[in-house]
This record gives sequence, structure tokens and C-alpha cells, in this order.
Amino acid sequence: MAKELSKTYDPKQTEDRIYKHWMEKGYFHAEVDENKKPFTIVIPPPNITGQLHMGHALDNMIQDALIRTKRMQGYAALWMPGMDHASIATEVKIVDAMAEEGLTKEEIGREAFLTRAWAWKDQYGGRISEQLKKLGSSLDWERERFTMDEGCNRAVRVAFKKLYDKGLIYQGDRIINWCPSCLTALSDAEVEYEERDSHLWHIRYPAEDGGKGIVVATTRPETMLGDTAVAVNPKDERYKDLIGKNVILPLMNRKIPVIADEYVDMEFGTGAVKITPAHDPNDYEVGKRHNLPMPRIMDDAGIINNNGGDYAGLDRNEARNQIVADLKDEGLLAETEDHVHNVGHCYRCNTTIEPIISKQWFVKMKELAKPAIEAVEDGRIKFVPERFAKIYFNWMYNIRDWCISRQLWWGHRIPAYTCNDCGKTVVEIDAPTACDCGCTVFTQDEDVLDTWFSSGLWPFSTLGWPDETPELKFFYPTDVLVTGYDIIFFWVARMIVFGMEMMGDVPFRYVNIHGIVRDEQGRKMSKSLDNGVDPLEVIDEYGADALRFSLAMGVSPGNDMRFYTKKVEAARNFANKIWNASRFVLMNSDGKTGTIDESKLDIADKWIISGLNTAITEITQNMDDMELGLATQRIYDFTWSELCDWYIEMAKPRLYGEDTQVKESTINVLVYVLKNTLKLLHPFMPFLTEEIYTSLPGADETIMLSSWPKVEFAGLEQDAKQMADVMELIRAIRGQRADMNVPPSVRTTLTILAQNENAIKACEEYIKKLAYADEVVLISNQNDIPENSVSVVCPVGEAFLPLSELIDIGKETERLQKELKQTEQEIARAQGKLNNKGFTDKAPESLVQEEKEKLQMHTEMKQKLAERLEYLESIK
RNA sequence: GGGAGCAUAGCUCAGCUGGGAGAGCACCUGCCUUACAAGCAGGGGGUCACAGGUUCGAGCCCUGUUGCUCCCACCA
Repeated sequence: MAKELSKTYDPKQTEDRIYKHWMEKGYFHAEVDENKKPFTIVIPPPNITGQLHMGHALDNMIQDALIRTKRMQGYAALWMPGMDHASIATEVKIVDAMAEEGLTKEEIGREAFLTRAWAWKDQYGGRISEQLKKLGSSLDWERERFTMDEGCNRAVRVAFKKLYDKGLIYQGDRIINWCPSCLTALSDAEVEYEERDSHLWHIRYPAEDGGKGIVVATTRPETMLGDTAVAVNPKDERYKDLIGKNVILPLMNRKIPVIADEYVDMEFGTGAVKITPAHDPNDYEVGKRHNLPMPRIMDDAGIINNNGGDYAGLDRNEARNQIVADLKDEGLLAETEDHVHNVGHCYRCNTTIEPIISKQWFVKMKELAKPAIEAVEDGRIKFVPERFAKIYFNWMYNIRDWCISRQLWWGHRIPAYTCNDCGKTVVEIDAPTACDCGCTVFTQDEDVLDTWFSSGLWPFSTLGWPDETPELKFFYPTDVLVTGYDIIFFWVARMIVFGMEMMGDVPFRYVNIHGIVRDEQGRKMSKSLDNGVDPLEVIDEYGADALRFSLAMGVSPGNDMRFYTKKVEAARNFANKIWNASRFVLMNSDGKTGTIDESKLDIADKWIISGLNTAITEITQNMDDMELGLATQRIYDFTWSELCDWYIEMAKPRLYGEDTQVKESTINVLVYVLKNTLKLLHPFMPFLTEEIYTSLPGADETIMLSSWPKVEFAGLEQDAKQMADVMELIRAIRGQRADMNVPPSVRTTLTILAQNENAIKACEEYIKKLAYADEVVLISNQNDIPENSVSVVCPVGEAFLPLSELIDIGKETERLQKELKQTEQEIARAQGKLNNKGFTDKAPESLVQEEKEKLQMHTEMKQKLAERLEYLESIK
């Protein structure tokens, strides 16, 4: 049923209404229905979900756009509402929120939400619910999320136990990254390194016998409190005599041995390294090899403990300053050298991390990584763009055990229970009720799991795993995962690992990696800079369609992009353009549904349908390649220039004419082309296209369930080419008029000496309308060229503008000579190519042919120009 | 120390397997032409970072140079 579109395009109103409509229709829910496969998908609410920041907006836009196309092409794909993990800033906020709600640690443990669940509840959840309420939706977003995450929580425990039983999870003392501010262990991936200007302090450790001893170089003098040896390279002649002897640890006055270890680089510093096994990963390894004591000299908050002698109670930074000062006083500071040092920082709070020896839970990754590597190597999973596979491999080949325990008090608690009586620890899915020793009281491990542990299970835990649900069977593996390159390690790698291990199959076939959305100055959006752009605010002003389109247009896969308000504005203008073009079609539609009678197509119709077909072919290919940037650019160009600027203008004279058959045919072509254009655009502007599409006569219930455009009607190329040639002439005439400052309101008689008379005749009406002519006179003889006219030379013919009063013969001669020169250059270029034997022999036949045609065309044009110049000369 | 990316119009960026340099914005000149001034028509503007090489032909492929960005890595 055709309905009218409002006079002005109001994205907000349209989007809200369409969204509400979709919600009512229940398009947002996954549905397992073998009969409907592959048309069953989850359709996300693209103006709302996950768009906490631009990165999420981008994730969702791409994922959604791909699905909207792929589905139409017959692929099953799955989009998960709530596909996300907690950002660190979010987690910090969660703590506050929980504290405000008065939750105790035990309560949190008992509830044991996914970290994600809380993130959603706190940030997304609140916002989404608010938004939903505004839209009048009855969906209880928070409740639904919560239910899903309860299920996921069980999956986490099952996965943990499975790995534990296979010996792939272990608990042990190891050097881990410790954040003294968050008071938790971190995985290697969670540490960010940053170069800092610092010093390399050279400290003398006197020999036991009062000798000179040895000078060590260190960037962290405060750790000397925990030194248990000094290491040198066994090959180092300088220290050969000292090996096996003791030196005195200054300030502490402790005897420590000089040991030999290959690890020491003779070239660096002094060639002697102080060994602090409890506070440095390398030293820890050395310590293990040499059975050194490993005293911790710092507590969890980074305060020097009782092992630090007089320095106990000092903060690690204070301790450093004090120690350096004291060493100086004692004359043991041999040298202070400037040194740029790579310092690790906590990626959530930016505090300098402290390597600390500590008991943690680890996942053995080497073995788990193997199938995950193979899956990408043999192409079962493909990275798009391909280059990101390298980053993945690099990480996977060098993978180390993953520290998964966190001393945070939100998140999944580790399902390990210790018997209060005998102290035996068991890992169980559900809390054990009885121990072998007869005791019934257990204490659960206080630690929680790394948020990425649960996130890694996401592709199947959200589908009901470990139960064999219909959803799991139906949707796993999904087709494509979309995410930014910054979380390949965090998330993508872990999902593949867990997918292979738990499901025995890949979690998805394609990983679409996109770049980061930066601010206008190219900076990463961040909380500290406060340069983040809120997608919802942008949506409020320009609409979700405009935002989505602007995030896709002209972007190349995997490259960063900048967020420009100007670009969103351009996208909004584009949306407005479509709106108005559609209004034009609707105003004239007269109930026509776009059924084409091929026999009635005229040259302009063939031209636009041919253009549409090319666009369909290219855009479909682009979408298959996940080249959204190219696809959007192509849609933009086709819609704006081909459809709006040319075809609609050409349709006008026919629509306003008397011939009802012509009128009818034209309308049908308009409706046909518009419908297909909307389908091509739908992945990027879902709301606008739905609104317009469903307003068109004879439209489907929703554009989402309509078929993807197909190429129809063959053999249009020749006519299309003729039309294009005439368009070139029209453009040339317009240019000439503009040059001479003739306003459009001044209509003239056009005299045309046609090269291709048929083409000109077929297009007479269009030439009149678009080249501002009140009359077109076709001539076939040079002698019929009107006097005092300006000529426009094109391949399809020569046009003459009778503007005698405006002509300056001298100027006109000059212009034509310039054109003649250009034409001659073209001829020379083409001849040059064709005279080159290498070109004619080796270049593709079609290209050689093309050059020949060009040569002929320009030769003809040259002839005309020469004649014209001759004429001007004669009337001077 | 390894790896990746980028360098194209004043600005922000496209340019898919090599076959006459593009878009948006900005700028200039005309236009309120009954879908649209969030618009229409026309226009100016580029040694495609630099130097070599391969090729009939290079923005695109190869080598090197310079500059910028990012990721990874336990040199104290």
C-alpha cells in the first residue's frame, strides 16, 4: 500500500518509528527454524545496541550490514545482542555501583555474574533500557541479559573444570604482572609498555674480603633489597675470578654469591646483573636455575615490607629515591647514566606494574594453541584483511601460559574449593557438599577469572553450551566475527582456542578486522583526553542511518579512520537526497509497482537499468569481499549522479507529457530502479530504506525480507552507450553556456550536425530539457550551420549555439584552437601507443581496439574543428 | 631487536588482481529550473614522499632511502 512520505526528512522520527515497528514485529529475536534457513537471523537494533562509544558503533554497523546483505544472498549469520566485554573503565564504575548498592563480596560471589553482565547493567543496560522506554518498547533488556549471563556463568565453570581435568589449568607460584593499585594479577596482554626517560644506576657491590667487588647496572635500584645474587656471563674474562665468591649487598649488608649464567649480556651495562628473583621475571628464572632464595620485599600495594630492612614501610618510589641517596652517601653509586626504559603499565589504571612472585591460576596455552593455529593456517578461519592473520600467528606461535586469576571482587569466581578440614582442593562445576575426609565445609577460591576467559567462551556459551541446545546446533559456527584489531589477542585468539577445544570446531569462518575510530585530530578516543564522541548524540542530531553510512563510506578495511562531523553531515545530506528522490517517485507513482515491459523501454530507461545492473554486480562483489568502503561509495555515486542527477531529470518530460503509455513505462522504471537502489543501500541505512521501501506500491512487508537485487534485462549496453554519448554532448553544451554566462532561463535553438543521428533523435527531448534548448534542429550538411554560432564538438555530433550577439570571433577562434591542440595531443598519444609494437603485440586485444577507436574518434573531431576554424577565418 | 601500516588535490581519505588520477569537505562562477538550497549547473586545484629496477605500459609489482604511526619482544 503506497503511503506518502513527509515533506521533510526527519531521521529521528523515521528511525524511532521503524525501530518500534521492528520491535513489535519481533524481528529482533533469533529463531531456530530449519525450514526458514537461511533466512532466520537476529536483527539488531542498530541505533541502540552496544553503541557505548564509536568503536562499538562501528562493530555493530559492520556486523549488521554484512548480515543484511549476506542473509539476502542466502547465508545464515548470527548477530548476538550484547556481544561485548567489559571495558576497564566500566569495571571500575561497576565497583562503585556495587558499593552503592551495598553488595558484599560474598553476595557478588554468590550471584557470580559475568563481568560483562554487570557492565551491561551499569552502562549499556541503563542506557539501552532508557532508550527502549523512550521508544515505547516492552522488551526488558536488563532482565534478558541477566538470564543469558546466568547461563553463561555455568558455561564458564564447565569450561574451567574441563581444562582442569585435562591438566591444562594449574595453580602455581610464578612471577606475574601485579598492579599495586588495582591489587590484582594481570595477564601479559593486559600490560602496556611505554618508553620512559630514566636512569641506569651503576652500583658497587664490595667483595666479601674487602676487595673492589663488582659494579652492577640496574634501572630499578629499589629491588636490590631483594637481591640474592649477582650474575655474570661465564665467558666474561673480567669477572672470572669473582665467580663463586661472595659480595656484600650494600645497605642490607648481606652476603650474596656471584654466579655465572648465560642469560647475562656482556655488552650491556657493566656486564654484571643483580638478581632479584621475586621481582623480575628473568631473575626469577635465574633464581630457579641456581636455587636462590626468593624473598619478596614489597607487599601487594607496592610498599616495602619487613624484608626490606630500614626501608620497610616506604612506597616503592620513595624507596628508590632513598636508596639512591644512601648509596651516594656511602660512595657506592659508581655512575648514573641516562637511560630510556620500557616500563609496563596497567592497562586499566595506568599504574606502573610490578612483577611479583605470587600464587595464581594459569592455562597452559601451547597445546591449546595448536588447533587454533591450524584452523587459520588451513583457511577454515580467514582474516579479512588477510594481513591480520600474521599478527595472530605471531602471538600464537610465541604464546605463553595465560594467567587467568584476578584478585578483583567482581567477575566469575574460580570454581575451586578447599576443604576446611583436610585442605584438599577440588575443582567442581557446582559447589561440593562432601569431602573424602568426611568434612562438609569448603571454602571457594576468592579469586575471579580474567574477563576474557568468559568472553572467549562467548560464541557457544551464549547459545546454551554445554547443553546441546537447538540454537547451538543451528548457529555454531557463525559466519563472521567483526572487531577491531586492538582485541585480536584479547578476544579473537581466545575464542578460537576455546572453540576448538570445547566445540571441536571453529567458532566463525571469517574474522573481519576493522580500524579504530579516531577523533578529528587523529587521536585515539580516550577517557583521559575526554575526546570521545558519543554515538547517541550524533544519532540524535543526524540519525543512525547517517552515522552508519559515514562510518562505512570511503573507508578501507583495517585502516583507522577519523570521525568527522562533516562526514556525518554529508551522509545525512545523502539520506535527505534519497528521501526527496523517493518523494518524487511516489508523487508520480500512481500505484505502479515497478513491473517492466521490456518492449517499451526507451534509450534513457535502458541506460539507467544498465547502470543499475553494473552497480548491482559491483556492490554485490564488494559486499562479498567485505569491502564496505567501496560498496558505499558506489551506492552513493549511482544514487546521486546516475539516478538523481540524470535519470530523474530525464524522466520529467515523459512524466509530464501526454502519452500515457510512455508515462506508465517511465514510472515503472523509476519504481523498479528505486526499489533496487534501496535494497543496495539497506545494509547501511536500514531505517530510511525500510521507511521508503514499505511506502512504495506493491512492496513487501519489510525490505529486510526482500530479496537482494539481481541483474535483470540483458542487451542494454549498446543503447546505454549511445545515451552516455549524448550525455557527453549535453555536458559540453552546458559547459559552453556556463563559460559564456548564459543563465539556464535563456533557452536557445540548438542546431546539431550529428555523427550518430539515431542517438540524437532518440534523445531529442532529453537534450532539450537538459541542455536548455527550446528547439533541436538536426542538420546533415555543413552549409546548414547557422551563422554566428558557437560550436561544441563531441564524438556523437557537433552542436551549434546561435548566440551571435554574444560571440567574439577572436575569442571563439582562440578557444577552438585550444581544443584542436588538445585533440591533436590525444591523437598523438593514441598513435604513439599503436605504433609501439610492444603494445600492439602484448596488450590485451580489447585495449588495442579501444585505442584504435579513440584514434578514429579524435581524428574525426580534429577534422570538424579544423573546418570550423576555417569557417570563422572566412567570416572575419 | 622483530613485524605491520601509512606517505595521492588546501583538509580528511578512496583507488580491488598494473592499461589515460577520484570522492567528500573547502574554494571560485552562475542559478530559488514545480523531489531536494541538506539543492542544481559549471570550474580551478595533484612530478601519486624520494631514488633506482621490472614491463610495451607503474599510484599499484621489486629493491633501497627518508619521514610518521602502531603492534610485538624479559636486555638488567
